[in-house]
Amino acid sequence: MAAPGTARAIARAELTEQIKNEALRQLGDAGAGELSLRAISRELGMVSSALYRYFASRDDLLTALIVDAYADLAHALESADRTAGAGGAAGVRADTPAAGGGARPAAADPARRWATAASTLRSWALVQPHRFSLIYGTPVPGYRAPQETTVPAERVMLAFFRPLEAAEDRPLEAAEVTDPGLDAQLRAAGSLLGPRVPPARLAAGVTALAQVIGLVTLEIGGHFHGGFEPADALYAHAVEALTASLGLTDRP
Amino acid sequence: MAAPGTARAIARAELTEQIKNEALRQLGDAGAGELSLRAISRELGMVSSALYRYFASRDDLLTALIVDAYADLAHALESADRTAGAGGAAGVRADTPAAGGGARPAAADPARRWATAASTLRSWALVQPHRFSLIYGTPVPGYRAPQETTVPAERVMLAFFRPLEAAEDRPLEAAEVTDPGLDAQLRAAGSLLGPRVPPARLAAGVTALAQVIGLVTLEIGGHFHGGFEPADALYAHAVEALTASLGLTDRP
DNA sequence: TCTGAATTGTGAGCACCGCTCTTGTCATCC
DNA sequence: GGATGACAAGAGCGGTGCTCACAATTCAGA
Repeated sequence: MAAPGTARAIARAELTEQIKNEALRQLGDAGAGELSLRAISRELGMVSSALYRYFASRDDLLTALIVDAYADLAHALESADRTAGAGGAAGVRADTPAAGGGARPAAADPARRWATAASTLRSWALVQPHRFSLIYGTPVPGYRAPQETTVPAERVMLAFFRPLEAAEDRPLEAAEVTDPGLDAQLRAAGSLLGPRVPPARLAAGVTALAQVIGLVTLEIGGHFHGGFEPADALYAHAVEALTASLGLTDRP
Repeated sequence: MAAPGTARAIARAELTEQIKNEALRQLGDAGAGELSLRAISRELGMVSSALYRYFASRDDLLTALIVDAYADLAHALESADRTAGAGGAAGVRADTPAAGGGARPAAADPARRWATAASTLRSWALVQPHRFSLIYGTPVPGYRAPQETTVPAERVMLAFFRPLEAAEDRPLEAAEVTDPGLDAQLRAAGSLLGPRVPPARLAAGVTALAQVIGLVTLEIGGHFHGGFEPADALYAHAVEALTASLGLTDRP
């Protein structure tokens, strides 16, 4: 790798981006199974073997697209949360997402923040379903997600758990966690997702996120076809129920 | 097509089944993208072109596998429900799933039936994740599910909504459906899924099913890796919460 | 500034893929 | 017992991912 700034490095970064863009374009047309390196190179006016200077294999390219998709989704969720936070209850700006303690009543409504995350996820997925499928779709049997994907994947998770931290004091009607194994798993996961969130709310957060992903999966997969299409109302109804079950709403 | 019963027809049915079995085997090894007609024919000791006498194309074979997967899952759910129904509260047999009216207190516990469906779905999916992915995984962009798939798909849905019918009289704490559009969608869907189930419980049923599918999707996709694996306890916790939110438990 | 090394592009080639078409063989039905 | 249709076989087309030897280019250190 040449030092960044040289003409060669710039050209490399540029071409790498072009390759990924063209790959993304083809992915939207035909699905991950049809992604063709030869077609990409053809479109970019280069010989197919040259592409291997940038990505060692087709799987490598796909992995890069997965990492990008995670990062892009995480970015969308984070910036949406920042906007929702700014428009919150008392108009307090929340430019630093990981702000320190206190000032609870001044922070944006946690229910609103969570609902924003949920609707941002759906919007993002509906605009580019192939990228959503890349992340949450059919896994390749032998495929183990490389380390590079876990970090942006956590960013996505966090966007749904940060609002839970802001609701410490609200009562939660969710069932207590009785299974000691699950309790241990939740406490371990909680150290990453939200140390101050009790296990019961953490569990509710995981299942709520699963429901959101399930709904989007079903919608994108066409399983609502002829029944709940468009699914806007169903989704809104579900999100409302979820924020309530998470104990984020102000209603007691 | 020869008349059924002739040696030729029998041989044809036999070979068709062998092809699908071998395809399923390869699918488990490598994923839908790697399914190779040539490899199947090679394994079956025939020339590749001969395979086209049985399936017009690769997509045709995949569609057949999807239909089979739906049917198999539906069958698993239905027979599990029959077993759960037999072992229910008062030991009343429920050989005819679509039994007529009354005898409500004698029927099996609706919560138990729904939980059975949920755990059957997960077990089925974990044993053969490639078939689950075939149904609920990444959709092919241009692909429109053919008519043949809709009927078995409905059977799967029904397995999760029949228990709701058995809970008519139980109170439901789920939020009322306020959106008129959603209400219309629910009433239309209800004519198929359960005419006597009120819209609010129907909506809860759809989102509950989405959560179950989302959880299994995440588990199969390895998204719980390092956090909630094994996910048995998390799943059990979620199912318990869902049966409660569906108003199926006896507790008020 | 010049030169050796690293990087990138080229084109041929291998093994595989889905799918089509022609040819010859066989079971089935009138 | 033929005519007919289903069937297997094989060659072949255009496509794929990927490798390799080679030429061109760019960079970095003496």
